[in-house]
Amino acid sequence: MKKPLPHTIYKTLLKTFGPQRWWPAETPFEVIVGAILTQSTNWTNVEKAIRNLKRQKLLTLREMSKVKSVKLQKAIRPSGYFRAKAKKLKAFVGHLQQQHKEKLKSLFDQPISQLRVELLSIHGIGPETADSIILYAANKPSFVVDAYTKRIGQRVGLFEFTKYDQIQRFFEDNLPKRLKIYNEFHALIVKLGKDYCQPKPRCENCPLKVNNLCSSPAGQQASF
DNA sequence: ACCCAGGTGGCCC
DNA sequence: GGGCCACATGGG
Repeated sequence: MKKPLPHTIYKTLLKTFGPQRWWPAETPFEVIVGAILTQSTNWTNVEKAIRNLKRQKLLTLREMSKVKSVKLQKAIRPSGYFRAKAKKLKAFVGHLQQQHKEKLKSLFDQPISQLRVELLSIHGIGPETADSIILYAANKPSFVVDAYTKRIGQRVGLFEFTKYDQIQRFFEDNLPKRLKIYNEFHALIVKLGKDYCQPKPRCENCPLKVNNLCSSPAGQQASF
């Protein structure tokens, strides 16, 4: 089968599923909190945690900085890893307080590469969380790679490498560097992943299969 | 009773 | 640089 192009896949997904309008949040700060809370966790659990934070008026830089860790832990408990994640949230707001006078604008007003390095220096922020923050909170084009992106890309036959930076480079090199495309594409990949590309594949009605853009599971779906 | 979710950091070799 | 493991809740 011919190797599909990222942009072809993007157009197919957009036509099939329609615009996803990510990130589901009301403010940039809420995007950041959600990005940390959703690490290896179902989004519905994150929604419960976010609701708790809102009800307790903790979903602001100032309040999250002041609140006791144990109280923060209890609020975000439904999102799992609640002690680890409370520490990560504290690390982020602490960094912003000390380095940027609590101003997100100050953090975001710098080149993408510089911003990314700074985010990665904060405890609990790895490459995917950093890129999610850059893309969906700062609104700058940095392609997000998650577990679905890797799995789908490999099953479809787009690439075989596995390292985050390689996969990100692949998409950025093969797509117009546009905020709108990076934003929608990642959201569409998550939608496709949830519906059809779990560890146990459900390829029957997958739009990529229907449109002849995927060769899985023709014998290669064994391991990832 | 499993299996898994929009990862990351800390160890070990 | 790669391979494990802890971190934890809730839904299928």
